Amino acid sequence: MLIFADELYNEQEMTEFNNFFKSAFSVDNVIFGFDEGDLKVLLIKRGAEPFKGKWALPGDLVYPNEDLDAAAGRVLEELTGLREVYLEQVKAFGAVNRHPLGRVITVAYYSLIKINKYVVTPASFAQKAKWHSIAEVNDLAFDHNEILNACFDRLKQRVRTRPLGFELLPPKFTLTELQHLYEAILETELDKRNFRKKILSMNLLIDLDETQEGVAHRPAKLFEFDRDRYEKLVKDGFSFELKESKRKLVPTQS
Amino acid sequence: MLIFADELYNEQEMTEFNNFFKSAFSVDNVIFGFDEGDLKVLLIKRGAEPFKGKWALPGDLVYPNEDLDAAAGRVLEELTGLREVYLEQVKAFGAVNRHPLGRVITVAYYSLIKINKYVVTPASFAQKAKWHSIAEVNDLAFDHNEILNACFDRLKQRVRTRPLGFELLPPKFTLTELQHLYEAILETELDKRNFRKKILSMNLLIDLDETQEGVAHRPAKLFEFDRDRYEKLVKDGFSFELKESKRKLVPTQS
DNA sequence: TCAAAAGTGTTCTTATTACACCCATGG
DNA sequence: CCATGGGTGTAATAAGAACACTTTTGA
Repeated sequence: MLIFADELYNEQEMTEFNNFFKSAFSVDNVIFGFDEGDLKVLLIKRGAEPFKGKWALPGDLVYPNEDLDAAAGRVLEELTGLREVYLEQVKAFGAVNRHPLGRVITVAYYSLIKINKYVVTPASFAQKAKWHSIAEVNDLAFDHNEILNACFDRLKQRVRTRPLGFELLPPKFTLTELQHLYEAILETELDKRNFRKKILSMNLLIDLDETQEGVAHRPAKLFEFDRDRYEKLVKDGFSFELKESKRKLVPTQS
Repeated sequence: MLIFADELYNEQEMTEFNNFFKSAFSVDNVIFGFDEGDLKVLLIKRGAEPFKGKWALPGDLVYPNEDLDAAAGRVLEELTGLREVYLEQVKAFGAVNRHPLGRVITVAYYSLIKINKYVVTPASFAQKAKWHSIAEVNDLAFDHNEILNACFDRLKQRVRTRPLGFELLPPKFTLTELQHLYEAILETELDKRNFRKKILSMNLLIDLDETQEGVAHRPAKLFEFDRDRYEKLVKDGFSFELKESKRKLVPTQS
């Protein structure tokens, strides 16, 4: 059963809690998804004080016999039903006053899921969990904005040097979908021809010889990410690299 | 007074300790220095069980009213007397059994210091703290090898996109010293001419019109890092970038 | 005069950028 | 037949890699 990490700390429970903890640690999970050309985050509406009614990152206290990574995986699984998804720790947040009711250090993770696989959440959460476009997230509970930003920054960085994007797409995708994904994550626009040239030159996509159906325009070809080949290439020293097109700004000599 | 984080947990103290903590958190600090062309880490020899006599990273429990970052800064200052040095959090380590005597989650930091500024440690540590060449570090206490590796990896990554190297050098340095620093961190060899061309083209070094003295060869020019200029350039969108010379390995078509 | 490290340019190759038109489909 | 997004190539520029000899000093 998932406990909302920060909800344990309402006033009644706090005194009792103090007998066991001078401090506690939790995990918070930034769950990313991609849909309709938009990067999204799964948030939970808080049902208790503090920050009652505010949106927050899903999280929980870490159980005494649970590894940190396992706790993050559990939070994800209990909320989405998904296992074996990409999950990465970003960093710990430990300001003294980050939690109004006690000393709680939290460790931030992000995960990447295929949003269409995300089955309706169990009844208890059905009304509480909701996808938010990353651009439209505002004032979250606790220091969760800061945590979200740190995770988003990490994702931006990672996606340029590892083929993580594919974790967010369905198994079969078009090149335009892939490009839009990168544009959403990197918050930039990419040149269509240059993007295709570059990504295809890596030989990491399998052309499925299938096309989209039922679209009101020329149907696009479908591709699949070739994970085996990627792993083989990495062993031989290959490095995935997809740069953000950097604005040219020639620094003038002093 | 610095407490060695993990030493608090000897058997006598553990029972009493349990009354207050089900769990505890600590910080561990990988303190990097650069000397004699070698990247070094400052380690402490453990004086108590567990791991008595082994080398370990300096660390401490986080005080109840202390921010995480402040705890890492304190550990550094108590050991070296230095303040206001580069300090960056890397990640949290929270495996259930990482500490043999209890549940302790630790947050890893690294810091970069100018090794010649490192004054002799206070008497209590004088015999315990010692610089180790990074290549010669072996079997450390706890999971400290893993922590060291994570911090070293982070440093490698950072040093390519931010001018952190200068934190490890004295204010005045030669281009060869700078090159050797990069070679030590990136664990690679760099081409002298290409390195100089690249670093000088950034216009971030001030030529001091001074030269080395008393060396048995042609004396090198001394340079200084221009921090103000760097910050100005960053504001205008400049990005420091110094790539590891990547081995060319053309991936053959499937 | 020797040893040791400093300093210096050019050519070749590869990667990145900028850019515009025709194509296939559904409505 | 129109609207919509799919698909394609080339030329110009910039960045990176490879490479060897002369200079200055102290011993």
